[in-house]
Amino acid sequence: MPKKHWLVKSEANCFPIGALAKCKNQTTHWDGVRNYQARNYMRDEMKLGDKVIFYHSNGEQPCAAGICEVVKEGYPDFTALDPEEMHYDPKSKEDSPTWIMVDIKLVKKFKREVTLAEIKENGKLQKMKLVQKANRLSVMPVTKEEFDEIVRLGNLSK
DNA sequence: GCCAACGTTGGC
DNA sequence: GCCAACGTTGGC
Repeated sequence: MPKKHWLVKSEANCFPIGALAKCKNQTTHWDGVRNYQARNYMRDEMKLGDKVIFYHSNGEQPCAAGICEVVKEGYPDFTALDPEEMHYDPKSKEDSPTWIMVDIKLVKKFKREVTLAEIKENGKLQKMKLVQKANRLSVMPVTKEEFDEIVRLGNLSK
């Protein structure tokens, strides 16, 4: 089974890549996804060792910020079960959880951020869901070619 | 802060 | 099952 490649979004002012870097083992559970399509990707397709682009949305500068790796495959998102949690979902039940998350570990922060503008200008990256209009998916697949191209841009010197 | 696009909800 | 209303996302 060849490895797949992904892009996950995090709000820059909520959980930037620097916050992940400070987590224990630089690993976190990717909770709070409340979109079925994104859920399905995490539940069915994200596998151990898959590489993930960490993308900052909603910030001053939307950009790809680094690379992560899946270190735990889909399991119930417990934050959906806890009424104290912001992402509590009363429809999700303990014995049949609606929402699923994975754990990701930081692999590498890019030397430089790869901005959305830069991605839009890059001929190799035009087919990414990210640059298609009004894409709101917070977890999406990317091709190996797209992944490699973003990594290449991210590792250029400033 | 604005607004377009999209997903979800709920009345019928 | 349709569809209007509403809430959310996310770029600008």
